[in-house]
Amino acid sequence: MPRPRSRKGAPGILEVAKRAGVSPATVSRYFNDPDIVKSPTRKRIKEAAHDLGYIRDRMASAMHNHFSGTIGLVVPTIDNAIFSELIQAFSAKLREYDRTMLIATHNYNLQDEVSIIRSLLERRIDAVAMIGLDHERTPLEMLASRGVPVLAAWNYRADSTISCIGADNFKAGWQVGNYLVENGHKDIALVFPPIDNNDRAYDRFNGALNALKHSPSTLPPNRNITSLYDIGTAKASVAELLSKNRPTALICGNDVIAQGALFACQMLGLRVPEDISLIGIGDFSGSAHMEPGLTTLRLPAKRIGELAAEKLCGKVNLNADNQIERIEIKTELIERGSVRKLK
Amino acid sequence: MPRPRSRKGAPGILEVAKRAGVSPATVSRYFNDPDIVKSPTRKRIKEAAHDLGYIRDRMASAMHNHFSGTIGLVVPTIDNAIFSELIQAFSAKLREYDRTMLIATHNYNLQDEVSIIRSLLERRIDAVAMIGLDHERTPLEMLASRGVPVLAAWNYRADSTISCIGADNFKAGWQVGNYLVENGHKDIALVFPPIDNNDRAYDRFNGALNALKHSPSTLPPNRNITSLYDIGTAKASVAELLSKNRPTALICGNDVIAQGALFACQMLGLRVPEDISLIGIGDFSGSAHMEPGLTTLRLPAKRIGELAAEKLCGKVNLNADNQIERIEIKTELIERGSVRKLK
DNA sequence: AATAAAAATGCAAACGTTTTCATTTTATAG
DNA sequence: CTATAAAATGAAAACGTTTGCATTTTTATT
Repeated sequence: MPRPRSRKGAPGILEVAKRAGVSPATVSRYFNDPDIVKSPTRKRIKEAAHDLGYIRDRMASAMHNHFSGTIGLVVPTIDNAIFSELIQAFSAKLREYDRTMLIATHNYNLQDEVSIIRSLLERRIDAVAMIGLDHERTPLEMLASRGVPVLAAWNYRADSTISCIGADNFKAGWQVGNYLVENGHKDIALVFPPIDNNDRAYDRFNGALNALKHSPSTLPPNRNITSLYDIGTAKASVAELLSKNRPTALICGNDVIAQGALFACQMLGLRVPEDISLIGIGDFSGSAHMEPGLTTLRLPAKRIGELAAEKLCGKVNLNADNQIERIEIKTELIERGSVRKLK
Repeated sequence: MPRPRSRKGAPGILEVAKRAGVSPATVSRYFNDPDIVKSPTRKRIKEAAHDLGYIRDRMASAMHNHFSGTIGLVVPTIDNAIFSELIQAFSAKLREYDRTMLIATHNYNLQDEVSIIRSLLERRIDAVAMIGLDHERTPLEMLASRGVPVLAAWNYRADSTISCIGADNFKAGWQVGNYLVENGHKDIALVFPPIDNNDRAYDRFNGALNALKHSPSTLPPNRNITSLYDIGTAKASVAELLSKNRPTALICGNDVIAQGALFACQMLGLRVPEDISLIGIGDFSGSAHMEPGLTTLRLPAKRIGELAAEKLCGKVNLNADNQIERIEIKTELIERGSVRKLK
């Protein structure tokens, strides 16, 4: 196994220094804080670096100051409208701060988080954002012991044990449930993903139940449908339910499920909202433009992503102030055409 | 500006060595190639590392062998079903190789690529995959001069100047166009995004034109519709076209556009495929489950992402063999319910 | 059992920066 | 114009690993 040395003598700080006729120290200073080097020197270094095509080595510099300029993001999955808007916003905001994003997914497999966090830590991330509030103890401890700031994005809880920024998902569930109740719906089914490994879904589910004045035990099994966050399975589960018997409305765990539900209705020849009402959570791209437009609860994913990035970039330089910060992002119920007003 | 030292004496290789009663060199060897250290020693090191909660510092090690274990991915945008499947697959496969993904987006702004590539290079990525074949010269040169393998994913061209893996988008466009022609359609409109900064769309567009025996000049303006890759604008553009006059079929630049088109039809009360036929490209998640199911050309995004990751992980260890490798991924026309057979 | 060859380990010099401390240059004041 | 303070620069020691070379231990061979 011959060890290849790929870097064909790419110029380093020393070459730049030599060409500019200054010491390496000065070149380093120029890149980290240009103002402390005199204007003419600055210019010479700038030219030398440009001529040589110099690119700094953040890894070498990270050895000293322990900042890599890289921020981690851990999401259940990228391949899902749910998070892609957040990821995009997070990434774009990071770039404004001259940081880059190291991203990893665990497919709703929380145990994977320890190997993921280890892997990110090996790359010396400056901070990390994770989706949701439920996490294993180990990865959290690994991060804490190294003083790496953590932020839970997406879900908000007033009693969270780590900093968080997101919407109150219990409230969110309650809001959509209540909206249906207020509009006169009495026979309502819930279509949710498995809620054990998913604090967001768990909170929403319980919020909705609360608005319907139900408890898990009083909810009839045929009003409690399970579906993955996936249009196909949602369509299938909902079609199965509706072909048997029909509630007046469906609360969908998120918009993906709601979209699947809408297609199920179309497939069965049911009119929305005349024959059945549908409400989602999330307001993903596309929901607005379906026919009928999907009534849903807007979770400002972009805002959450941007704010998370900003917070994290800020925290990195703060001295490990272990204060927990919680930011609740407001949701907004968007009335479109998929819910019928019964009164 | 007080400089914080976040790393509260996290244990290094030296601490592990001391605790295991061996030299640092041996510990290093243990982590890089466990087999060359004797079994009992191996065990002692393993325990010591575990007890101390040691996490290797890839940055320090990257200073020697110049491999960071990080692979770059440059995409136009994450927030789009188009690429999220590819990104997900790429990322998952990378994790199998114990690599992580540094991802950056440029929003179809090719000029941004130079600052993106610089940023990735500063983090010493081992290799990089970029969407599409069109790129500025500068970033390509920066990569080449540092011997960083590049791979263009998504689009395939037999004459590409860099390695590529993807579908032949000209063929793809031709296939959907030809399918419509073979089914007796004569009055066909094209709905595509701007094709100047987007080689995939450019190729598809020209392929479709070719199948229709049209040239850009013989295609009537009202059969050449522009729309972004966005359900809302697609719906609007298509609705505008259809409210005036009606071709028998629409070729959509990708499935997102096709989805928007379907909603436009539903909004206008047009039946698909009875009143108008729709065909997409991509087969994104969801397309299969719409009503009617979208007839489209399947581009195996997952396969492309996985293969790209594998190729790149492989290449990293290869000596800069500057051979261009091109892999064409086969597409597949999926007949669902959105195209009417006129003959 | 002695020797040669192979395997395992240790020592110390890298890797490309940053940073402390010391030194030189420049600006400010008397 | 000197004395002093401030600003700019340089020299060299870090940072946490890896690796070539030297040394010790083990294994295989006779």
